[in-house]
Amino acid sequence: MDGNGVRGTVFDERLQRFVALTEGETTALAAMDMQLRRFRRGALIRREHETAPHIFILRQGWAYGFTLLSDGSRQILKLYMTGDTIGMAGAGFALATETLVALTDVVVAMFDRAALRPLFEAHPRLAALLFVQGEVEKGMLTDRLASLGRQPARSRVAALLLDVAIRLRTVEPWTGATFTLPMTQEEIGDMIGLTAVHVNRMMRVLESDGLIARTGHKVTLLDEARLIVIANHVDRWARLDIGWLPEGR
Amino acid sequence: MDGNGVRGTVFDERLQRFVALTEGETTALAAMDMQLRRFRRGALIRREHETAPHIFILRQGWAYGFTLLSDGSRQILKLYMTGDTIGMAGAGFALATETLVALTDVVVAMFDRAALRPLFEAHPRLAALLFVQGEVEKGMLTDRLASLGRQPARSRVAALLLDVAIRLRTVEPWTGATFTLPMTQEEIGDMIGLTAVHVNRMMRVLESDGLIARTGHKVTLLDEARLIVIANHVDRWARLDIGWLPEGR
DNA sequence: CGTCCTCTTGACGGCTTTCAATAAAAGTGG
DNA sequence: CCACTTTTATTGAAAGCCGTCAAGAGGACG
Repeated sequence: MDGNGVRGTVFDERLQRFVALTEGETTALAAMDMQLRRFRRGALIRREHETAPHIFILRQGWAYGFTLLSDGSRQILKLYMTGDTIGMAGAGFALATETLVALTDVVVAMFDRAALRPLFEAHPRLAALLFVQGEVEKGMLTDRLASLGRQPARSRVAALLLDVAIRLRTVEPWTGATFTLPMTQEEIGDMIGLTAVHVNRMMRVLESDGLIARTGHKVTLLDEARLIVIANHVDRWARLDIGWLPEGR
Repeated sequence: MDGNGVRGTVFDERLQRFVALTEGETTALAAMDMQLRRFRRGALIRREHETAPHIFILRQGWAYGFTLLSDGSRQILKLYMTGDTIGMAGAGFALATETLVALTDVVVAMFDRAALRPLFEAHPRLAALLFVQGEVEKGMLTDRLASLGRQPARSRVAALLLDVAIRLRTVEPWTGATFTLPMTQEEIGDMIGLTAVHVNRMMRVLESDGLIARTGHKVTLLDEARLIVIANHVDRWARLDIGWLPEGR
């Protein structure tokens, strides 16, 4: 599935567009003890509050992480797609901060968080890349915060669809306006703070507004420019600037 | 204002409870070129989308960062208190991701993001601490996401009050149940996705429920245990575990 | 001492949820 | 591949939470 040997290893490959890894870095990444594991669609990968010594790289498929609230409702915290790093919170916490579920059949590579140590010690630029990756994720979280806090339901649905499409394009560059969204409307609702019923209504509104089309779980963005306005979308990746990084070793 | 020479320098001092910095680390931090700057209450510290080469340490006072949406509404992304790091997103982005405003009179220390480079190169454990700090902040953001997505207004207000009280205690350990919240109800609303009017109503509900008391901007948490339940609060700091860190140099 | 900002309260309206029922799709066992 | 079961999507009606609008009171600030 790749050409450069490290794609989807530890770093979002989008970051690798900005730096060419050295042989030393590539070797260090390749040397990490990765354990491959498969999960079926719907399978529970890890439960919240379990001990969480492992960090995952999603090699294939989709997954999501959620947290349960005391009233039984749940909030999906992040949607993971091929190449994403999962559970880096384990670098700071001993217990899992979210429950992980496979959205499609999935292949993950796991490594113990202790493997981060030699990386930080010998490869400052890789450490910095991990750090930057974290900052970008914080940016995406604050975008969602603004969406949940200040946007109406239709905008939130639009934002989710756009986000998925755009992220998908970095994984599968041939993705155009049409893609498959392997989530139920209930899961979409749990992601953007709505009920399944209202997600359904908003999708049909977007549809009748001529903004999207749907067939099963296939979605087509008919007017991406207008969706971007409605969703108040910002493309964080277009604004990356990591000129300060250390030299690669 | 401090005793150990590095407090409030680059790292959330809460992290420093878990590691004793070496002399080399302390020296490296002290050697950073920090520029002190003062702002008056209400002053604009930095505007969103401006070039943002600097990272700040809030040395004194409170501030917040917000983003404006296209409809003119705003979302406060984070509330900063003494000791907090501000604008670490600059490590990944050239342009500021939020507008910064001083909530009280404020003293900040600024340094260029380029100063991170020698830190990462020579002090892997400091790099790792920065990384962990970022992960903890991601955790706090996901907590707020769950709050905005899945909790009613009263719970969100309770969550904000609790969060402030608990964070304040790490800065001013003598803080008990009573503290001063230097925000208007409109700012509170912009933080938790409500209108000022509804914030007001919810505060009075909490008050008449015997959960809090208020006098001006002084708030007293009368029943913290019950507030924790209502807010679905988790104390992230109690669950820290950073046993994997590299040795200090 | 006047002006502006913030807090407070009531009435009303709208967006979203809840409840309920049916259709459509997906999964299961034979 | 079919019959059956379960999940998911869809739609309508009603209720509720929160927003909007408006007005007055209380404070902060110059």
